[in-house]
Amino acid sequence: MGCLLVPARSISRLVRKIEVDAVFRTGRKAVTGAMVLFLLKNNVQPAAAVRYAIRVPKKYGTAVERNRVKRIFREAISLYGKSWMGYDMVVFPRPQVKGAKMQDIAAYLQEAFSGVTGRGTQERS
RNA sequence: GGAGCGGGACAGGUGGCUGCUCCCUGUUAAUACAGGGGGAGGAAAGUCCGAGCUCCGCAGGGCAAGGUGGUCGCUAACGGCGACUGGGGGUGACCCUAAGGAAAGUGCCACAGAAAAUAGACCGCCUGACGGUGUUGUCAGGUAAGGGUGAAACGGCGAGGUAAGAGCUCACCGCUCCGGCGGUGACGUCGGAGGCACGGCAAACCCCACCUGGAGCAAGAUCGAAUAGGGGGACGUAAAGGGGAGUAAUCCUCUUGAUAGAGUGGCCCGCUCAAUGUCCCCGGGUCAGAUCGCUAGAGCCGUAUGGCAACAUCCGGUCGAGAGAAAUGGUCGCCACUGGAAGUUACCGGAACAGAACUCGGCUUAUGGCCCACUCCAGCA
RNA sequence: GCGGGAGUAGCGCAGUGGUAGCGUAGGAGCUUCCCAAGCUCUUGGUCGCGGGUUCGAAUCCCGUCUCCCGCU
Repeated sequence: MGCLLVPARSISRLVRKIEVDAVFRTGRKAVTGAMVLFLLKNNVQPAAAVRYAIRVPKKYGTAVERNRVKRIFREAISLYGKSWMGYDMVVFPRPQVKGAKMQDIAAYLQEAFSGVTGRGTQERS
């Protein structure tokens, strides 16, 4: 990277375990009925990028249900993710969101996101 | 109509808009973009078996360990499948069956009961002797028919026979042995003889027959960057010994003693290794590096032939996912199915089990409605 | 992907073919001025579930479910 003419994708996955753990340790946390959300300001190039990871524990349900919830969250982030650029996020869906539609999930995400950013800027250590 | 039994195919369809991944074509230095095409299952699941493939290795002979167990076939193979036999269950369609050996040996059979396996005799029955004279007691002997216990009692039932009884004798049944016939065979059937001997458990140890080298695609192969191309120690030709059974592992016993090179992933024989060896300790073991393996295969569909069938063969057609923290989606309509519901419309819902990870053959489990054949019961004609 | 283990009373465990037990917890009583401790009595079980072998299964065999652990 480093070539300014080539914009990286504005929405990408958080893949590396170190980066996910960094969001865990130092990010801010929001708990709603639908999910647990961790947020951390990133400093990747370009500045307006969002990176995300979705973690679904095995206790959530069968492989079909886990795949399903990941797809719906991924779709919601790719459609509405431009409104929370500049953050790394890690999402834990909770079992209450089984059967929800994509629009509901997007609304839940927006609610959780504003719950974090509206509450001040103190970082956890 | 109800209940049941066996089998088969399927796994909602279709159209906008918009994503993901792989392949092909075109433009392009590359990134990228455009067009076209493919994109979960009958169980993808559990990982219970069997194979292919790969590496380690050499697998040769045995011991041990594990598995399988009616017969004949099918299959690459199997603990799978088909047909048949024996046994069991069901009124029936049909279903279940680890179904070799108990006279090779060892072990177990609680409680109850006299006795639980070289038979034996509690209550009884019968005969004789003695005491007593009504009813019986003791001793000696003969019995195993009857009683009672138990899951199971040393053939069953009936008749003859007898003091009472008894395969003691006879008929039938069972059992064992012999022979004939049918069948490739398991086995069936017929005849004769014996005169009852041989209780059950082998999903108890075991015996017999057959099978099994180990690990697994995170196998393994190639390439790159970075780092290191290391340090220390042990082993040094092979080693416990004697006696008995055995080729040996192994078992029994005595003594010394604290060790015996490594591999053959339990052990022995055998085999391989002479330092560029083997083992141990410290250090290192990172970039979730890239590519291949990676999907055309014991493949699928159709016809014909052989076979009761499983299946096999000929011919023709066909290509149907290949990701990498892991794609195969999201959303909005319409039409079918179905519930609220009792009639149409409108409205609100529901729509099973479940997600590929090297690939096949099975088994098992989960699960939705549909179709076909058959059985039993009830009603009507 | 591969391998191992467990499931028995509310809890922790024993029981390897023959009436399912121990500790603790619960209940009642004794003791004490009262409590604790102690003593006596007592309640409580589909032995995870479904089949099979056996006269008889928590135990043996097969299938299945849940939980835990290890290797790479």
